[in-house]
Amino acid sequence: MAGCLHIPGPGIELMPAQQETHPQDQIIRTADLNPMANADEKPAVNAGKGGTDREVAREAPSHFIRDVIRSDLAAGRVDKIITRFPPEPNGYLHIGHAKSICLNFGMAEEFGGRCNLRLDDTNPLKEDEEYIDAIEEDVRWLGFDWGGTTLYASDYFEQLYDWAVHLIREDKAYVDDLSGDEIRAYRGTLKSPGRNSPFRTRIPEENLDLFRRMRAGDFADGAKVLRAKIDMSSGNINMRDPVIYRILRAPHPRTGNQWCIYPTYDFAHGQSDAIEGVTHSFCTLEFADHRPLYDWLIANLPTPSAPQQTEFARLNMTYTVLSKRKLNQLVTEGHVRGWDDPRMPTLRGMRRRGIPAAAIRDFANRIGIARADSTVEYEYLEFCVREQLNRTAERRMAVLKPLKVVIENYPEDQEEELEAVNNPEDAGAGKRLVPFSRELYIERDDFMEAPPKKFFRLAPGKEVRLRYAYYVTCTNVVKDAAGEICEIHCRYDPATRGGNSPDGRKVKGTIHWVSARHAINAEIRRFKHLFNTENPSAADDFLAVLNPDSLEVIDDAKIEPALAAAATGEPLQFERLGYFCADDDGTPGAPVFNEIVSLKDTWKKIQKAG
RNA sequence: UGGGGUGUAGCCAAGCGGUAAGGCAGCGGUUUUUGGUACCGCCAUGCGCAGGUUCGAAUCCUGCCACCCCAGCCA
Repeated sequence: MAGCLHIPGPGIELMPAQQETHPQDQIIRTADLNPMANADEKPAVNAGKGGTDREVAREAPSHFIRDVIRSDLAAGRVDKIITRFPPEPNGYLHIGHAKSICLNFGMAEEFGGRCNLRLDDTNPLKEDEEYIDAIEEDVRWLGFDWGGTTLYASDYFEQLYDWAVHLIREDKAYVDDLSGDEIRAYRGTLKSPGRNSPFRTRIPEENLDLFRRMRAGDFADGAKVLRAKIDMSSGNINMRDPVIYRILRAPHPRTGNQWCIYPTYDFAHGQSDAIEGVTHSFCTLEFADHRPLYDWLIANLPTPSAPQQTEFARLNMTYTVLSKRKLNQLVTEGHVRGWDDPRMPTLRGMRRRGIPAAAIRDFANRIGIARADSTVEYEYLEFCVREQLNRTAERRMAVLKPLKVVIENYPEDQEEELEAVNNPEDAGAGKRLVPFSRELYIERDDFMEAPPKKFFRLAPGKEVRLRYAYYVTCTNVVKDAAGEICEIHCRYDPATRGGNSPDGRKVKGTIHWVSARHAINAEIRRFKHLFNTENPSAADDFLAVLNPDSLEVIDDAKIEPALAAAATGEPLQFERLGYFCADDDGTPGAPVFNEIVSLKDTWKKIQKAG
């Protein structure tokens, strides 16, 4: 029985240490099992990474998982590590998953091992094909490569069934006729032990027959389950005869109607790890209580290897939620525009927002791995995004809240093109020409009629530099009937072309601008936190704490002509404002830009303080 | 005395008996044609609390306290 595996393929040797610690009558060589194994093995991790994602080499922060791997390698318990990222295809990946993905793929890469992408598809009621493609796409986008073959727990259903039979034969599993409610009642409570099911003493022959008939479809959904026979009085509830198979008549995304019984997570996960030769099975803290069961199953089954489970704390972030249920609710109830809404903490949302994968990887590395519950400030992610984008994003000029400026002494019919640096952090990014003319737009915030002491932008009688262009001095302010400033007049100094004055006179402020005649009108979407409290999950109703102003749409922004060529998703810095990228919602004539993250704004801070 | 886990600065996090790394945030300054970037400096006599062991304790021992997870035929 133990040898009837159906997955062919040459591959790696079973580690000696694993053979020792895992005696069994018939050893199945990993070589016969591992569908990922190739004769010419090469590390598949990260093969797709690179391109424009420049990453700063940083000394790897020490963390306990790295220590575990190092010591296993040093002691010869393993000679090559294999990890896996095992999502259930029942939702879209988010920044919390990114932490796990970066850990699993990152460790494999760092130690010359391999990381599998395996979908834990053991519950057809909750899973859907649409998620499978999305998960693959998101992992790939994050920059990781699992060698092209996606693995599925459902690939192992036949083997898992055989192992269940093995347990029954050994009198370590039994078919239970108790109802769900009864099972719960018999399980006891957190503080009191459970009682044995009246069906616990069924003999193996009867269990075997019943289990075969469960598979054959002789019983209704829920009528019977298969349970591991462990200890109903254990302090660990997972060990109180856990259900390992249930009857479920639901079409499975991959196996269709082939099965009407499905293994539970506990019966599938560790064994799937073992089949794949996974050496280190990393999961989040809430599974720590399952580890004794994980180990019990590996110890009582003739698995080809004995993986080790290690838990770490999951990611929490301020001002957002990371639970599938809540995220799903935001989408289905229309609080956001979809799974890829730029405000969502999903990988698709972040991608659409323009956040580079490299920034997310950097973030995952910086926050570290530990066992203490923690909540990372959203600002930390923003720092990583700015850090990445400052080095890579080309600069452009755009005016979000336009104020018309007329340069009185600049001829009406004249225009010229001025040279602008694309990225001061990257000489290789080159230069571009920006059109200049008599009428411009500047940012409303860059003009004040009665400026405070430290305001060094434009004000009556004050001189500033128009970036890459000229020094201008404000001569007049034009107001409408309501007293609103609608236009300001300036005089420019022709000698300061390019932004330097031959007489060496200095100017304190430099502001950005767009030529009115050449400007393109654009829609700009700016984002704030989705929630207005740090910990929305702590609220009685997380929806009550939604930030109604998380999306701000500006429909009359003025952008420089070069921006017409911006590719969707390409991050650009709008000078002095922040990083933005074109959204697919835009059309050639009517571009739409998403704000990725603002630039740090010291002036705003000074204003607040003053 | 259910079981499992965790407490180091506002946040994340090293530290593993030899006298508290680093990053984020914050504060002060230098440079600057982005109030951006870069650079410099400051920021825990203190490691949940109380005892104990030791020449020496965040690290070892004892006892408390606080927080998180577990009673799905979810993962």
